[in-house]
Amino acid sequence: MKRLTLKDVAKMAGVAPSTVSFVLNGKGKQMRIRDEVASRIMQVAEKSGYEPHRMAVNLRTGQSKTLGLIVESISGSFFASLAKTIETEAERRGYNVVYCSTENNAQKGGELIRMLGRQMVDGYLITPAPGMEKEIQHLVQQHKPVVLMDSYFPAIKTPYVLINNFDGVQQGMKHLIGKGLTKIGFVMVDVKLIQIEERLRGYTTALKEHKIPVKKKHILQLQYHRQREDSLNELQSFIEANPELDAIFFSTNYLGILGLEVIARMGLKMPDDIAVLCFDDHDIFRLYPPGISVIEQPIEGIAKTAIDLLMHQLDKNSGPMKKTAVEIPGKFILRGSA
Amino acid sequence: MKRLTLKDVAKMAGVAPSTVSFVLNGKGKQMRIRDEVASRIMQVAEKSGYEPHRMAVNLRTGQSKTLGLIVESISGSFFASLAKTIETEAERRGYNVVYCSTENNAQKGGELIRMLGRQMVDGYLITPAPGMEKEIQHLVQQHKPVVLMDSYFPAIKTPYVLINNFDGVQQGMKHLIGKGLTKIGFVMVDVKLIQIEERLRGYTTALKEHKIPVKKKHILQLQYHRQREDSLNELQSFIEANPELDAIFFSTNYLGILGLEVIARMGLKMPDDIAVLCFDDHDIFRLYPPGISVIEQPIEGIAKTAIDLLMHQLDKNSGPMKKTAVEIPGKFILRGSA
DNA sequence: TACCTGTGCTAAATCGATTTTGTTAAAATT
DNA sequence: AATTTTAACAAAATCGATTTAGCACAGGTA
Repeated sequence: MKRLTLKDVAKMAGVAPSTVSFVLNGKGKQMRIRDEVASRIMQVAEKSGYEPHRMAVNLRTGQSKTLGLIVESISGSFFASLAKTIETEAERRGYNVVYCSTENNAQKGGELIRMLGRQMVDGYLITPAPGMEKEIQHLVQQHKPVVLMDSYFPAIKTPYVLINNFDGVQQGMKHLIGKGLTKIGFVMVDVKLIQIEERLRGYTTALKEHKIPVKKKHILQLQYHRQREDSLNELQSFIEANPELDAIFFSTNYLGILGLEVIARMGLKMPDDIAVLCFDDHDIFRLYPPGISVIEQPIEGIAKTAIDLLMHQLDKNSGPMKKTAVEIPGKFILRGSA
Repeated sequence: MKRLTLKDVAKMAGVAPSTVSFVLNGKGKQMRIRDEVASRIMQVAEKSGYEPHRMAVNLRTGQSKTLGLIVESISGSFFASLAKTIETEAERRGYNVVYCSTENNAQKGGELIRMLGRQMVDGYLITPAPGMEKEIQHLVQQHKPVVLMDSYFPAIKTPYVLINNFDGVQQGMKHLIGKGLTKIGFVMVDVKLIQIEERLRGYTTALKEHKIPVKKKHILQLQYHRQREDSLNELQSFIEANPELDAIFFSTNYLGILGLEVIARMGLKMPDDIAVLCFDDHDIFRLYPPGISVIEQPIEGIAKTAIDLLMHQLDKNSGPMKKTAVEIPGKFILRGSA
């Protein structure tokens, strides 16, 4: 029971292999194959269940019809939703996706990109981590199609799509301030990523706009790579050192989860002892009493836009980009914690 | 800046392409290539950074060096851990992995398998869902390498690996009974899957062994496809209808999470009002106060064993399987809820 | 009549590897 | 000295498609 090849189909239809190829690839008209012959070929191909050999096509055309998706962590709901949407969108367009996670391993990013290169992906979808800038730059210089998601490097000229971080934080801050809360803490990580900076800018701007003084000691910058326990302790010290705080804004869901643990440990009650707001939703936040209010990322929108941008690059005959930088607004979800 | 081909390397080394191929594939000795020439070729290949063209290799050898991993849901921590381990293990062996999720779509399973077939994966790792039996049977009959994980179909003769469900539940039940709890409820879904039945058997057996009567009304079978809200209500009715219950055993983490929500809604306190135990861990269970005790799946062990079993099938020259059915014990993790 | 121009397809080159078969010179054997 | 073996590699076939170039024939034109 061997594989059915194009040659077999040709023999069955009584024509040359090239003719079959033309017809099956929709170039029948262009190659002046008679409709009669064309439809015969189609029928034969259909009922014999012929499927072209992927590898052969790839080898000949030089296109693998595969996209590489590189994310920080393959766990995590952000990736899950992202992957789901991207996979279905890609499939709709005849592409499939290979996933890779850097797993917060700074120098693993580069390896991954090279590995994908070896596997000849046609394009890259990347959520950039701090250590990957050089490798990404390299790809872009080689004119490989690349779209960044969730963050970007100002120095790299390639399309990106992400949530409007500034606006998202603003939405949340306005809610807090609207409830009369003014002593608002902000917890962030110390990595130099544009989205983190934007979130901080959202925080300070919102305060300033409402004439609330920005106090440095209300901003906690946790180190990125730390023992979980160390981070918890630092967070607890921060809250204890600022007993006047009536709300805390966590700038990532990872931080928010740490926050929940500390708040539980300290026996504080949300939202009365302290209101909590978090950037980026998480399964836990829906469930954890009294429900954690969040800024939800428009993941589906990000994924769809990213694929669009990537496909645009893959289409050689499509004009230049109109928009190369897309920001999609996030959605404020009110739950019990703020 | 074109791709470096084997021919280029050959030219640079002053030999024929075939010679290069032999050397790079470790067949130099066998083909009696002089060490001198071989090492020259190696050097050239090394410093020119030559990488063989995957598709060309695949076409020629007929092996895609790709495994297909089919899971129920690409979200979910089970998949996340599974995928991570499988990917690294596969990579270690020179394989890469494409993922697919059936997303609880009964008839999507078949399509997926066909889709992977088209892409010519060398082998399949599958967590079987109810609707996929026929397609899997088909694969096995075609002598495609297949390993099932997490569950299996008794009728299909292909290796599988999963947690020892019976024993896992027993561990949990013994703990509950050891604490003097005897009115223990059991919540399950009504799908006919072997692992669910095994868990139920663990429950009833544990009760019988301790001379505790098994009451039908203490067992709730939720319908698989239901609106989330409906399931919540049914669960709540179940608890209200059995106020004597002092513990509930949830047979999957999805059910456990629903349980948490209902218990919170009803204002019950764990573990005093009701003790809770769940099969299969989840991020939330670590965090959710007071911590939910669980039977943890040995996911890493499952993944590693599965890959081993699959690789064994892929090795044509390896003897027949010794063990084709593997059960790995789960681990009881005590937290605050029971 | 000799010369184009389309039509409708087929033959052959190509992609980049692997693998089988050939080739040549030196060494070994008869 | 003639023949066989062996070492050491080169040449060519192959995997299964796509694509370019080519070929035969009918009809139209100079």
